[in-house]
Amino acid sequence: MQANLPHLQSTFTTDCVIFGFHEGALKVLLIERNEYPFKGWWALPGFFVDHSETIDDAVKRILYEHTGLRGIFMEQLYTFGDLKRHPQGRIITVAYYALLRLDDLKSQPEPVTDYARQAVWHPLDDLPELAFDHRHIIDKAIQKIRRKISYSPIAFELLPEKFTLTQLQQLYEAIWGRKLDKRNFRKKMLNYNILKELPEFQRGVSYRAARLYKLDKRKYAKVFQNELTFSR
Amino acid sequence: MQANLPHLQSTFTTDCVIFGFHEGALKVLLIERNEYPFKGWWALPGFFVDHSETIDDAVKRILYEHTGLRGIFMEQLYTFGDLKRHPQGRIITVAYYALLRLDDLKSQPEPVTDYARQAVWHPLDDLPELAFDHRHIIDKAIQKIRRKISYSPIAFELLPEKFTLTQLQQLYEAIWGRKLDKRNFRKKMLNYNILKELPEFQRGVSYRAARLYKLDKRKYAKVFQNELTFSR
DNA sequence: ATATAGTGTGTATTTATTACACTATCATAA
DNA sequence: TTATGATAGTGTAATAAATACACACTATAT
Repeated sequence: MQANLPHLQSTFTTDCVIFGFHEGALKVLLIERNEYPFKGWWALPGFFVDHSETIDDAVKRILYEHTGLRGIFMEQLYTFGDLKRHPQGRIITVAYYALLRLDDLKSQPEPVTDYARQAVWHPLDDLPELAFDHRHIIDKAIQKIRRKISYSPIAFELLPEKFTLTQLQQLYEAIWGRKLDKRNFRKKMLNYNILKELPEFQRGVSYRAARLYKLDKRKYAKVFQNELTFSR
Repeated sequence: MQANLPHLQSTFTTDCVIFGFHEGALKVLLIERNEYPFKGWWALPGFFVDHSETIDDAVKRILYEHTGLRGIFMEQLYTFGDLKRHPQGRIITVAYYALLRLDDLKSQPEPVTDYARQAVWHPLDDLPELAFDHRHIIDKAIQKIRRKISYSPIAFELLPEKFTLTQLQQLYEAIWGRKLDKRNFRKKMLNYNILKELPEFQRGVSYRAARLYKLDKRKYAKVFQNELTFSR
């Protein structure tokens, strides 16, 4: 059975849920598979893990192949091992998620690997049908970041280096799927004292210029112990 | 290389950190290995996962072999895949943790498998040197339950069905490694309204009888959304 | 009878969360 | 030039939660 597997280097794979945030919406990078099984289906980028590399390295490789970027924030999510998740037998997958600054990507081309016909950003609330159990994996990834943004500063991984408080709030709103109160959000965020006010402003299309902030990395770590919560 | 592996059914293993709570101390169940590699060393119970079983099933099997119990609370922890974690090559392990009511075990014998010479409860603050990266796995498991007891009622999995508030508090203190204020602890715990006061009391060795409580399972689920925190 | 070990209880203070509405600025269209 | 619309930015009062803190009671053992 294993002899049928393409690129047989291992009996397990890794898949990565790559999140991006653009224009107020959370998005996931999906590939159109160019190999069996599920040829032509949309799927998470992922592949068999080589015997000579760690799982982390395999994920970094996948991220680089699909974004041309290195040093992206990523974290292990869960290992899925259902008997029927893969048509070729019980092949487990170690799933990761990654958070990407979409603006970093603008100038970059989107490299395509030999096993993917194309890679496309899909808004989270409008996903196509997916190969394997990948829909399930994405759901688990969302649950994870929903919790995690309340006790660690991972949200900033999705924003450009300089961002407005409105952008930050929209990101929290997108991930939690509910509106927050602007004044309470700002009060709390600024109270954490991890943001540095910049002397710069950002102007939108037809509205007032907005103050830019950036994360103060010296104070970054402290937040890891706090829980951020917002009721509205 | 694979031909050297005992019980070759797969190229990955699962290991389980089994926690118990007894006499105010957190304990972990360790086995003394009776097979190479690390023969004679202390290690987490774990084994190769069969091609025909899910990872969850493999862990349940391990739990049953070592405790004689079924239906134990368990959850996946993390998948470890360092290149050097296993002397026989890059063999990944999907680690789980389980929470056990030690009093359930009293009448039960402790079954011993063919690959373990003995299984012994070790207090967490006094562990022997361990095989593979098992010390690292245990550390990660502790971090996990430290966080998790503050937003989900998993702590009750470590207590007998009927318990006193003092026992509950001692458990939180053992997991967090710090003392809590008795009055504040009780106030908060009872406010969550998930405990049912029983008409029974428990008497200790030389002290006043203490009120027994049990978890009210109807209200159990609500707590999953709350965060429990205690400063002292 | 006395010492010991553990149970159970209340209040005041501080801090965090929540609810809520208007003005200023800029860009655009009339 | 003026009006309109979209967005930025700001404060306070009410409520809820977290915190700090000490003593009296009971059962048992000596």
